[in-house]
Amino acid sequence: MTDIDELRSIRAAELYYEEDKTQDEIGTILRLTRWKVGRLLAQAKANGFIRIEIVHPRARRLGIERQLREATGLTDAIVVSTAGVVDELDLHKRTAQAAADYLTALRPVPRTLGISWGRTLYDISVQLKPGWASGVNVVQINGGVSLNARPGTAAATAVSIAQKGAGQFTLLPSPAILERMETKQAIASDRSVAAVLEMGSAASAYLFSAGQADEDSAHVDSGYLTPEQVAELVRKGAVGDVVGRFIDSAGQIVDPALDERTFGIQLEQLRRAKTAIAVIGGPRKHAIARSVVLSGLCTVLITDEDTALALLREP
Amino acid sequence: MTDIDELRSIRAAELYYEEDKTQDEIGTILRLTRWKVGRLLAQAKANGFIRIEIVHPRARRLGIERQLREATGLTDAIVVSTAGVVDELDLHKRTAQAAADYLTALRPVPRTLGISWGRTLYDISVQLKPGWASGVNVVQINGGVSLNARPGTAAATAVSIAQKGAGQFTLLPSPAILERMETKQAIASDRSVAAVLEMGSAASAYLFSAGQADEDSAHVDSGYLTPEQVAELVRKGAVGDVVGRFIDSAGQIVDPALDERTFGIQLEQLRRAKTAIAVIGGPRKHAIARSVVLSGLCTVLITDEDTALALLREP
DNA sequence: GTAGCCGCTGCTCATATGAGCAAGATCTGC
DNA sequence: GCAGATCTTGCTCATATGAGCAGCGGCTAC
Repeated sequence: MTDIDELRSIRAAELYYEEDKTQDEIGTILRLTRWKVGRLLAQAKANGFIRIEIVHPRARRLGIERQLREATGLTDAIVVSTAGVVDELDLHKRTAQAAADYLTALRPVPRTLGISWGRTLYDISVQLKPGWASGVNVVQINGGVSLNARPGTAAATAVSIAQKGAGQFTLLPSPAILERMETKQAIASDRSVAAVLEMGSAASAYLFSAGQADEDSAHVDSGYLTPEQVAELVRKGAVGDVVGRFIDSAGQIVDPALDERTFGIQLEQLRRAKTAIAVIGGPRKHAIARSVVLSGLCTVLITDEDTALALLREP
Repeated sequence: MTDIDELRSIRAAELYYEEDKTQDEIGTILRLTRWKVGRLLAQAKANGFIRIEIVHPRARRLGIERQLREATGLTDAIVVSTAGVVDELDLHKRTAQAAADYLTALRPVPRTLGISWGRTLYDISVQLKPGWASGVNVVQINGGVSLNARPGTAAATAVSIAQKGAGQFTLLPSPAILERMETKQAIASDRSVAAVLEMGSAASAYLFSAGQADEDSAHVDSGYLTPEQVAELVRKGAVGDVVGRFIDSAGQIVDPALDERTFGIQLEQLRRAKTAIAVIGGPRKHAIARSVVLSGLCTVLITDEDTALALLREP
């Protein structure tokens, strides 16, 4: 496009988008035919001079969603817009809202829903509307008896999701990580506990988040790991954890011994699942989000625009 | 609008603006009639959920220009968009470009153009294209023999504008501020100098900028005033200077004694002018821009979006 | 209960817009 | 300088969209 036409296309765009003039009127003003004006506007769009943003907490980025699906083979991708986000709390709320919306619209409605726990899952449970389902069995898929912070949020999350969905809940009565492998085996061999794990393994859908591997990890807050232990995991390549299990950028368990002491379903269960919804958002979770998606841990990713774009930058 | 319609309007907007679907197609997807979709889109617009920005260095904000004209009675207002501005240099370049464009398109073409000097005027002289006018007499309207920094830019500005406009230039051979009033009167009484001032007073159009009153003032850089003297002017109410003369927020001379020693045309000449184009942009110049506009020093203001909005906030 | 009112819906019709095409303008290589 | 190629222009025609209006449904005030 010539320089003069570029300038004209900007003048035309101003009149069209800002002043709500018709292309014909613009033609009169700029002394051009209305067809020329139409072409200038098309060029302005094609050159990316026209930026249209939907500014709303529930706005999504459908184009990025499509790109994500195509680049990764995900069944579905939900990408919430970051336009107008004020802080990270706002971003988390938007992502949780999107997850709640997705879950509500999910067909077929899952009979049994396996869930992890954490801030993200808790947020989702808050955003869900009563009546989002009619009779859904919610089952925890990883240990979640919190040691330090906010005792009971793991349980509260499951309870809330189940109650709002007019269904039952089944808790996994175990810590996330046991100190000794013998203890873990003892718990696992308990019939009632084994039954819960079995139910979790047979869930018709999974909803889980993931944590980044750093000193702010939920495992540190909950007292399962020390910051030093996390640092050691990072040294071994950990980018974050999924249902309590720390993985590297290829989705491999980084510390098999630790993993043996971690209580919950196996990652392979998620990889085999027909519906595994990962909700992972926020600037610190770009690496773990990539690992989860690329190693096939989820069939559906719900995330924010920035994380999605980071993922697309190198697929 | 109900909550459910608000959400629908966002979904519709995504499909319309991001996915380029027709309202009819969106109707099929969302199970609505195409008329309902049209109404939802109209509501999304009305609620301000749709933000359209023209991202281009030469983009203007016509809506703000109109508001400025209506609020202030200016003959003309040019407001450059700040969308996509990377730094203040970029902003200055955009403003200067807009001024050059305005000058080039100005009708009737001024026979004699009175100009001030400074970074802004220099930038404009650079942006002007050779042949912007055919035979324009450029005359300096305030003293500008720089003492310290970049000697000769004042002269270079006038020369460049005149040469690119295929015309003549007339310099005002005097410092901006004289140390003693006697010196000023002596210079003023010189026939050739008086002739220049007279030509300046009779110019058919004026193009000038304004400086903010702070330690970064061009008067400090040029060595005419010390930072302490400027601080004293600020204490007296100065918000900036126009053609070298410091004024308060009401457009009044703040220090008559200093003003007596300042060389150039009187502010009243600008206020009486039929075409007085002020080019004032940048975050530090909000106060002086307001004073210039409200005290009638210009008939045309060329500025940036942020400055214009600050001006509109309290008219 | 019901008459009157208000707002939403689905329509008709006029207008605005984009696709496609033929003719003219401009460029390129020899 | 000119033949062919390519790009641009102004058009026709099909489609998308917005304005305006009649009818329906739900709500309020007696």
